[in-house]
Amino acid sequence: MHQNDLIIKIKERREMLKVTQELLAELSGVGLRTLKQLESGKGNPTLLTMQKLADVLGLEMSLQVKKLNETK
Amino acid sequence: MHQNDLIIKIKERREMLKVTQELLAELSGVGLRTLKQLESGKGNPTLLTMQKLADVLGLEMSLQVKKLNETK
DNA sequence: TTTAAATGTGCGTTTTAATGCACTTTTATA
DNA sequence: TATAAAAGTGCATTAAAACGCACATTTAAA
Repeated sequence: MHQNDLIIKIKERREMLKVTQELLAELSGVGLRTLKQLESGKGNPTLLTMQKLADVLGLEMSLQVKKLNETK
Repeated sequence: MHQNDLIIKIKERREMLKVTQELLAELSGVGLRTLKQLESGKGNPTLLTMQKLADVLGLEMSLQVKKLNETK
């Protein structure tokens, strides 16, 4: 999963849950400006920022050994 | 997976592959100082830094919906 | 045990993430 | 379509990530 895909996942999950950026920002402790920036495709968040957002959204980050030639 | 766990996974994977910090730094384009800092448990890397390291190590980052009560 | 390789750390600099505020644009709904 | 809510953006500031260099510490091999 590419870096941007992770951010897209955050956005999709937030929308699926019908949560606004403002509420997610409040609940997660991430600044609203930061969240807006990320979701609009700009920036390179830190792990901590991602973790805070993921936590609130019921998502989990993981690192796994890549499978070879998956769908390739 | 907690934030630190991700970094631990990077370190474990590097060691399993018998790659030195110096070589991983070169191959990934991440500064050696940065890698040393991360692996010694300090710092809060950006997604881009994680991605660069994961790529070289054959690891993949992902965000998944958290399962409830897993082993809890 | 010696000694070289690998890893960890202090210091200083540059770049950039995180943030707030105010304003614009877009979206959705009454 | 008015208009209010939600999302996006410019500007400026602060904190911290990324980095190199030099040196200390630890680990592993001769």
